[in-house]
Amino acid sequence: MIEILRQHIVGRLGNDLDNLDTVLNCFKTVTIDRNQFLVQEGEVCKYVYFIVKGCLQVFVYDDEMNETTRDIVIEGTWCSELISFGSGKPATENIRTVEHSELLAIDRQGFQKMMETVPQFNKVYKQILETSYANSVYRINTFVALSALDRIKWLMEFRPKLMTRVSSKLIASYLGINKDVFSRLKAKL
Amino acid sequence: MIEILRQHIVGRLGNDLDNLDTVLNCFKTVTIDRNQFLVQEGEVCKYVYFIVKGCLQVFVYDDEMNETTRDIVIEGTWCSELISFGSGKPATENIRTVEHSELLAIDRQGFQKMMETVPQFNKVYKQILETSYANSVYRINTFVALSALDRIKWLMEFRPKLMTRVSSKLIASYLGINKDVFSRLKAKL
DNA sequence: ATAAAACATAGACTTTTGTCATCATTCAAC
DNA sequence: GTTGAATGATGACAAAAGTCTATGTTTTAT
Repeated sequence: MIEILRQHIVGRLGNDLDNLDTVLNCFKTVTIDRNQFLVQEGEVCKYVYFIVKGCLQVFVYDDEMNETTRDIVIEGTWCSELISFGSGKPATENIRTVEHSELLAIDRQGFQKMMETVPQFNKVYKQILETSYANSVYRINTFVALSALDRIKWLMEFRPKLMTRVSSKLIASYLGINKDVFSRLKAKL
Repeated sequence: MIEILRQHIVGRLGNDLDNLDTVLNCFKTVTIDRNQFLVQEGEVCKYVYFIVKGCLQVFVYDDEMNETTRDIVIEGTWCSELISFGSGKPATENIRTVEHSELLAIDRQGFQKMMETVPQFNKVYKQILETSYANSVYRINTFVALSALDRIKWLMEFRPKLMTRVSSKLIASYLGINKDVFSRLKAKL
């Protein structure tokens, strides 16, 4: 399982990393069922997760307990409530498994150690943060002005796997449209 | 003008900063008319701006040249196309003055120097990035599921000054709703 | 294997949002 | 200050999105 992460890191930072194994030992394996919370609003997010296998939903509740999904994340990527993880303040979002998942988790202490051990890792937090920020900006700029139909077309173009992998309900909450509307419009494509 | 920035910095990083004046000298004063572009999509964003006075619009164009505004920023805050500034890659957003504005601009070189000169400034870029990210996350979570009316109520609660300060057209593009709809709904409140 | 729960689709209907045309008003450039 | 352009409000209508109900299907837990 750690091998997947090794490949991910080597693919990004190159093959000439000293102490990579030391770093990889900072991660602990998490095997977890579907529909389990990894982070809950109001609690501090203690880990950054690397998804080896599975799928996570990052979302908030509105006052009627409807879910709005900010992101759906699958294997091969990082996931965390970064602001909470970095600051130690309570999280403002929830993270839950959508499927049975296999994760690698690193806590703050391990993260620190990682940055001290492998110099190149100094940039990892910054990189994750920058990527997350860029994604958010993109999502705002893309979605705010799009119609429901165009949002669905966007999904099919840029995240086609999600269409078949996760429930319509989840996708609808990600796209910010009603699930019935999603079902109707999808049929017309 | 520099005094405003000095107060902003002292208010955040404390009063015991060595070499603060050296740092402040890295900024250059920019006085600029309304409707002038500071950053254009496709060009590299070379500066981070501190807004001493005035108002900036951060936005993108869709394929019909309609504007979608991601942020409206006023005096006392930082503004830049951070991803481009940090990476040197072309900007994906435009930044334009909404009013005649007075800005303090620092380029990458100055930014580097700033970080070397005043140790605490090492965290400034990270702080700006984290704040920007948090704002984006908040905006996604807040807006995606809100109706046009609720978006207007949100604006009146959290950014009331904008309502009287900038044009309805601009606000509507920020809220992601049609300007006529904005006008109608506003009248009903 | 089975029962219960969750999910997906569809139709009828309501509400919200968008579009367009018009007119009065405000604002900015000269 | 005057004038032309941009802005803002409003009514009539069209289109899009949301709600609710019903029904059949798929999943999940046991």
